[in-house]
Amino acid sequence: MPELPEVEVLVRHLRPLLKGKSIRGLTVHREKVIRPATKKELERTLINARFESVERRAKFLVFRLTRSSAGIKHASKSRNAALPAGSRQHVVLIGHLGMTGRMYLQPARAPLPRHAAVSLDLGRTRFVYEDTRYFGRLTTDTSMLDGLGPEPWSDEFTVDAFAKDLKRSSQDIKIKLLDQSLVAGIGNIYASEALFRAGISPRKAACRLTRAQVTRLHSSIRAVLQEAIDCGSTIPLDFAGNGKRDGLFYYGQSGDGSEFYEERLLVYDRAGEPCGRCQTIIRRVVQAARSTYFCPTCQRG
DNA sequence: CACCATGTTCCTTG
DNA sequence: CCAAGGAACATGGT
Repeated sequence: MPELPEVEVLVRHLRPLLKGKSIRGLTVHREKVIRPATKKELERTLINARFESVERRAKFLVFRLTRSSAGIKHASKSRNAALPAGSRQHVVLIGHLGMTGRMYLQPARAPLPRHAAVSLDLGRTRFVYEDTRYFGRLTTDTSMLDGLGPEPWSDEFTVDAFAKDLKRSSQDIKIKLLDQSLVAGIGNIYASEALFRAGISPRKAACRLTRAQVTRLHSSIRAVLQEAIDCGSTIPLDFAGNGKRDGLFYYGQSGDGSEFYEERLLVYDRAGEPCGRCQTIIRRVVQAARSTYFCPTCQRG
């Protein structure tokens, strides 16, 4: 379940569950998801580390942990009292869900999912990162955060900066929205949704948007992402189960998400259906090898 | 069998 | 050095 809103909702879900818990052991079921780190490295830095916070950066999950920096001197039974207060070293763990990743807690003795990639032993519970396609990551390497553009709501994401970046590219605007160095967090679903909301054709060259269009797009991005977060915060979600999904959120079996599906995404995956605003049939086109959905009437220019 | 899928990175080519 | 296009990654659903 990727894209910024899903990650944000997941982070809010995991935060209270993980805070204060310590990692007793870990199993790497798929080495590729921890690269360029190694098993040994993860074991060395994560075992006995305790979760302090869980944050989001773009589509990444940022787990901050600390571990007692017990020196060689405090060998055996020396408890915390023997260590200088606050002498804990900080550890950062970065997660990314790729296309099909999920993260959740399950009872320690429950069976692992078929595509478990990494699991952390937290004592009574187990933290599981599973990923059918293994495109995601869970590693101590933080280099993936390099080069990310501003968060959509940060002060650095201004209409001016955005307009300036768009001016430098002749690529279609839809494609530029997926460029994480312009503004971080938009994915294929919300790129279409934001453009529909702004009334801009996904095939318009980025450098040819008018100032008014850039302004509208700027606020549409924020609105679309915020509404998705709000929606995910409202619906009862099924992080670990096999509920229905609407392209990102998993609905529980009993909890009916069907009604949300009706309203949630206005154009994405709706080719052939009438536009909710003008009844024109929604179209699907391919850009940079990815599907784009839009209303040819509501989105011109 | 064919095509599609929420993402990122790497490798060309200009 | 940069922009842009395309393949690659890996598995499953329809």
